[in-house]
Amino acid sequence: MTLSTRERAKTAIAELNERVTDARWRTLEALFVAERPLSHAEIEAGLAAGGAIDRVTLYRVLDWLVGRGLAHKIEGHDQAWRFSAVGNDTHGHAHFQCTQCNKMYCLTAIQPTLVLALPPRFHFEEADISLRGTCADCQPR
Amino acid sequence: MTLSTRERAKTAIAELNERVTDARWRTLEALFVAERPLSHAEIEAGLAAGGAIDRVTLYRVLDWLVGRGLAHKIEGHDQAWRFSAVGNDTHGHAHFQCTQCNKMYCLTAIQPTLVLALPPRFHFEEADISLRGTCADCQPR
DNA sequence: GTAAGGTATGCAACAAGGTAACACATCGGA
DNA sequence: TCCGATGTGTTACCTTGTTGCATACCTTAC
Ligand SMILES: [Mn+2]
Ligand SMILES: [Mn+2]
Ligand SMILES: [Zn+2]
Ligand SMILES: [Zn+2]
Repeated sequence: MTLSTRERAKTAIAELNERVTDARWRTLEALFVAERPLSHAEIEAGLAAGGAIDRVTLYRVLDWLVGRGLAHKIEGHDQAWRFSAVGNDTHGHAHFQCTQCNKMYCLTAIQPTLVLALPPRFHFEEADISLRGTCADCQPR
Repeated sequence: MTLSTRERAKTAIAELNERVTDARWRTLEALFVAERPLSHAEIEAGLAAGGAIDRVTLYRVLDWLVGRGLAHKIEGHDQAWRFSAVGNDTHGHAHFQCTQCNKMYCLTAIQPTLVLALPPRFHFEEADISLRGTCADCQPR
């Protein structure tokens, strides 16, 4: 049988032997349900219906989820971070952000490989590939 | 004979038949002199010696330079834009930002080529490749 | 069950980057 | 020299994100 997103969220947290608080599972569920990486503001808006989570708590929960490996944190072109559930969004792909509506999308079709040279004594940690343009929703006609 | 960075800045603006104001040529000169993309704050600090330019004016001038094709605007991992003179920084390369000191560097050695597929009705405009790690200045020992 | 400690939350205040509104200055052409 | 367009300075504001601190909540030990 298949678990609800709610149960998936709760068990994902419980499996880490961490406290399954409302703020945590509700936030994680929001990311499971989302079909694209969401900003703090988008998540807050989405959660508002079932009772708002405090702004600061949400920032803290999001960072906690990232720290626990349950979520990814991706840069947006509008200077706001996006978050996605790790289940939905396995690392290694590029992201696309619409310059009209600012929505972000994962480009999972192709896994790009980068060939780059760093100057001496530079140490690599992470790389991001991000594209901009207009999304399907924002095309004229 | 070779022009001073000051003259280069002034003529670059004049060649566009635009007004060569102090704020403009001083800002552009600051970018010419810089050996890496600078944040608004870094530019402001650099200009302070020769008489401060108003914060808002500097934001406007930077966007103006970008709009005129004289500067590039690059995202930082610290939610602040970086600016570089187009003369110094021809497009098409990746950028590296140090997670310790937040300085940004251009990786001009290799010109990466991306192979990516967009979903239907998405329109591509621009792509960025950005790396993170620690720079030579920030290595232990 | 209760006490005690750690952990999570809420609230207020703050900081930084960036923008909007509007008045004033400056320029360049008629 | 006048006028309209463009550029600048000041203030006030917005958004994103953080810090400090008091309170609430669990969990475990007794
Ligand atoms: Mn993704
Ligand atoms: Mn560059
Ligand atoms: Zn769009
Ligand atoms: Zn560094």
